[in-house]
Amino acid sequence: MPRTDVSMSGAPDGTYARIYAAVRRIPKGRVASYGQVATLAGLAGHARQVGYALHRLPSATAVPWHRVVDAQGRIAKRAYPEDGMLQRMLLEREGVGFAAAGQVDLTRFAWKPARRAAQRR
DNA sequence: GCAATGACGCTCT
DNA sequence: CAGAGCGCCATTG
Repeated sequence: MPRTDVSMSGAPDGTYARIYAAVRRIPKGRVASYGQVATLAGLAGHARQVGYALHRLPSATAVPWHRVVDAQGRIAKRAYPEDGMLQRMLLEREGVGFAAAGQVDLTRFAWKPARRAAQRR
C-alpha cells in the first residue's frame, strides 16, 4: 500500500501529509534540513520520520524532495548513489551551488521561512 | 502485538 | 575534531 499516495484529501491528520506539505513550501533554489521540515510540519524533533516519509515518495511525486538535505546541508546518504547524484543535479539546476565537500552552501541557500508564517496562519 | 528498521539530529565520550 | 550512542516515531515483517 503505497502510502506514497497522500490520499488524505483535506484530512491532513497523516504525518506524511504534513511533511509533504512542509516540503512543498520550500522555495525553488533553496534547501531545508530534515529537522527544519519536521519543525515546519509541526513534528519538531522527528527528523527521522521526515526522511522516512520522503523515502517512500514515488519518483512521480509533486514534492520537491531534492530540496531536503541533512542538517549539514549534505545530501542524505542514499542506498543508491545515483539517486544522490540526481538530487544534486536537480538542485544545481535550480541554482543551488555545492561546496567541494559536496554540501550545499547553507549560508546562501538555506531556506529561512518567516516564523509567524510557517503558513499556519 | 512485538521487534526491527529507517533519506536524521543532537550530545557525550 | 571524529566516532559512537541515544532519541524520536511511523511503517513493515
